[in-house]
Amino acid sequence: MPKQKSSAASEKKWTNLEIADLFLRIADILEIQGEIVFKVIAYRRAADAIQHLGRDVRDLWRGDAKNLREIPGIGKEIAEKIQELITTGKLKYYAKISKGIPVGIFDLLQIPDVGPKTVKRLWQELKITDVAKLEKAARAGKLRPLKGFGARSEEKILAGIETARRKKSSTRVRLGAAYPFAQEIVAAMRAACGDAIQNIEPAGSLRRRKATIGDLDILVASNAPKKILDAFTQLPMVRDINEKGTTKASILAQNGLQVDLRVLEPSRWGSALQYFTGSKEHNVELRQIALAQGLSLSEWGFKEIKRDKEILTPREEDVYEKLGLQYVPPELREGIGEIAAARTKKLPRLVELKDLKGDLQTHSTWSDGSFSIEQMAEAARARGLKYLGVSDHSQGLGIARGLTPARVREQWKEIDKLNKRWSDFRVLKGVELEIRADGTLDFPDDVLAGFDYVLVSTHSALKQTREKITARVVRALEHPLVDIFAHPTGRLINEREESALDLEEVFRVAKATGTILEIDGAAERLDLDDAHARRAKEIGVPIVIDSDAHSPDGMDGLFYGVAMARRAGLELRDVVNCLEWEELSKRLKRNSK
DNA sequence: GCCGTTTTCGGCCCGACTGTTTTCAGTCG
Repeated sequence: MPKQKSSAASEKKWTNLEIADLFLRIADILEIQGEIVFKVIAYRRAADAIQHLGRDVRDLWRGDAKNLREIPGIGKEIAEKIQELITTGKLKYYAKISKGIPVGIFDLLQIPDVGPKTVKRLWQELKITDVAKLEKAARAGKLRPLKGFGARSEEKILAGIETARRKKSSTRVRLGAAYPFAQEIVAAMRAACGDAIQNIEPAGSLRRRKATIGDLDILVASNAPKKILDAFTQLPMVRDINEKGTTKASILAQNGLQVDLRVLEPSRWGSALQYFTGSKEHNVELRQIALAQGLSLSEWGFKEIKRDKEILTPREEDVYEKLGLQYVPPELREGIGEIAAARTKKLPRLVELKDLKGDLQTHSTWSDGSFSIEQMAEAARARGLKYLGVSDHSQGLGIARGLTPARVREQWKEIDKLNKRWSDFRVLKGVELEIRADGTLDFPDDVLAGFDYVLVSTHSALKQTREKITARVVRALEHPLVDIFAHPTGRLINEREESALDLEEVFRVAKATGTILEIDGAAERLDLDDAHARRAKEIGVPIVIDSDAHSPDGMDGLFYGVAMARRAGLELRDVVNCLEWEELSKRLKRNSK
């Protein structure tokens, strides 16, 4: 949580994430104080916008608060507050409104079913200012005298406290884990309900393919809602039932994920799928457009407000069509300008998995992979790829059994031999070359020249300062035999933060030198992420989508990598491995003169 | 606090579920 630093640290450089956190905190305070909800929403919207900016807010600011107002959701007031944070490191407004608010109050808001109104009453009527006090009071039956509270409320709050504690210790689930789990639930529901299910699909942030998922939303079209909900709450993966009504139920799964399921009549499928896919921001914008046309839009469908007449939309496409919009692919529905683009029919034609012709980051038993080059190649062929780049680690990464130049030459012999086998498929000689801590490369130039392509990355000294790691990477990217920079930020989802690398500078250098940047689709990486990849496209940096597979199954990474690319608005022409190898090869820095 | 194919003022999305209620408030998504 954000903390205002003392004057000694007033030069503190606020990151986007920290600024966003501070605005969320402000929104919480305003909400507890009973400020009009729209002001609260404005701060949350601003926080969200800053968090998903994809570049340092300072780069946009450039010394003038007005520049910040280009960001949708940021107006005069908030722009000036951001400027104050950048220039002074502090925010007077926050100091003012947070005065006298016990810090424990914010933890109370994390408890399910405890919202701002409840928090305010607990605080003012019972002097409860933190979770420990609330737990004690609930156990002692001291909440029930409050108007609107009863014994059940106390139980619910105690259960909520437990849930909040569990949630705090766990984190959002990676797309790479949530996606297969959702498929598992869908299969189990189909098995249990058979023909009663007309349609079933995971919606929510999973359908939008966010890198991490908070909970699962599953949508079912059926005329037998009771049967569906009964089956759902009895699935083997259910640990607890949170709620169960006539159209929806919510469960906690054994793996800790919350799963919500909604049932609707098939005639309402389109509006329901649209609604439950979100995002909330996207939906709010759609409803505003509907209102302007005299229509009310909900998960149940459209309603003509004047005549109170329902208009149903069986297909999701119908919803957008009715509003005069181009169909917006789920991955773009984040309320960050896609609706304006859909109005003018200017949405990008997003890259698809089937557009990929090859994979340029994979590993074999030569370094830390678990399968032979032959096995990996056959797996790639089975997935319809035309080429597979084998990019085992270089010697500097000892832990991954990195290759010496001598072993590299042996590996080349094996690849040459394998390549005699196919006329429609090719194994490429690649390498994942260490950029050492001092910016030098792990192989001499004469070795680098022998590869079909060279991919560089950092695995050590990831905690270097921004200046140091940026200079180190830039030096590598300027090397004429370096073609691709892999998993640029080095983040591991839920495990390791991004390095301090100045991506804006890296994008600039990549564009200037013709170096390709990677979207690494490995479940734990997804690096570049969607926001960074979007920015890279804006600058004009070529992108490659790789799986970073260490096994045939690992090639699923291409699917997740494409997901990030689609969220970034990337098209076929932005992604170099949509090219046949002959074409791609000509574009490589080493081959272009 | 933000924003503008009705608006620089006056709007700002809509509905389900729960618990404690005899008609609704709070919370959530």
